[in-house]
Amino acid sequence: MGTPLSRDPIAEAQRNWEEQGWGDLAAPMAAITAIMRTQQILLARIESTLKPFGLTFARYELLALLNFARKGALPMNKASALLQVHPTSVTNAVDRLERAGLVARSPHPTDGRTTLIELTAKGRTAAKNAATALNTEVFRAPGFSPGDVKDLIRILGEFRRNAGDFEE
Amino acid sequence: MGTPLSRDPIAEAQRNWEEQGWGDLAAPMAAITAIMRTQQILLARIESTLKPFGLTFARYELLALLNFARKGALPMNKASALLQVHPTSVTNAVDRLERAGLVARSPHPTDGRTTLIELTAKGRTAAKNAATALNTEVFRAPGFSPGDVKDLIRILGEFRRNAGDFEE
DNA sequence: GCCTAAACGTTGCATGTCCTAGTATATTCA
DNA sequence: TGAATATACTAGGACATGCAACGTTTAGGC
Repeated sequence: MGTPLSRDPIAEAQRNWEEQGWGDLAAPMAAITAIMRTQQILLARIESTLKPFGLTFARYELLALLNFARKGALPMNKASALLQVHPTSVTNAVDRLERAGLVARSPHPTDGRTTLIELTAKGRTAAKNAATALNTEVFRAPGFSPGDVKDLIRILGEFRRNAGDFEE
Repeated sequence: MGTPLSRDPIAEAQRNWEEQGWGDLAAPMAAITAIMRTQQILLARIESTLKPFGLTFARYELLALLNFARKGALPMNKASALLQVHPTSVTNAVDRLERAGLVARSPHPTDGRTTLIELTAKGRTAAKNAATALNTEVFRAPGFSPGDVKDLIRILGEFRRNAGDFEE
């Protein structure tokens, strides 16, 4: 997206914020901005790894979720809850995965409102291959030291719990 | 988007990964997934704070950048580089901000290729008001302890530098 | 049993992001 | 000087996300 900047734009913004008189809020602002940017970088790496498989991150996440489900099938609303995305996003992903022959929709046996999503054989293979690619190309050299990984899991885990993602 | 889950879905995925035989990659996977989810939560908070101002995060970022620029004006490509987004994203944001009367395009005095984006008086007011709202509603209680904020800034700063965002 | 309220999935709309291609202008170099 | 190359911005398309509204189906209160 461009050549490296000579200085960290987020650190610069933090200094600006402090000069503006928002001293104690400059650090949280910088941390949050850094999270946004880091997500952007990681997403780009993931998408580029998945591209050869004809998958996007959203679709891969759904495949991976189904792959771990005991029966390889889940109701739409369950997938929405576990992936923490809007139901319309799941509808969108399932539409495309179904068109690619990786998942199939089927009616729920007892509840007429819900739709089950099921992995096809082709979908299961794609899920495994994509997972292997992500492991070797992204997670093996994540750009964080093992100690930092541990810190991130703790810090972000607490954040997500406080934000109401889960209880424990 | 739903009620809290009984268990942390990311911790669960990490356990699944370990059972699958990807032991040492499970932690980086969990950390990266947690960053994705944290970004999603923070973005939702920010968007909801900016909504009353008729702004999105992308447009706010551009306003804030212009507000800190010495002359309140920047070339498009400079904005693209500093915000680390694709040039077409800047075009999109400027289109909408211009329609709302918050910024104005003007030709570069010497280089006929480049377009300058300039903050209008209305735009400067909007930038200040939106910044105040973000400070009080998001950054004042970010959901991270001061110590964790410090760790995040360091960890993510190193990551971004290694990823080629900036040199130093 | 019936009728209202709630849940589920889908569609339409708005937004943002990136990619590819195209047009216009600058710069480089033979 | 003139052609080839590089740069800046824009147009159109693919994709993901969320909100609001809708039709269908189920559940609860009377």
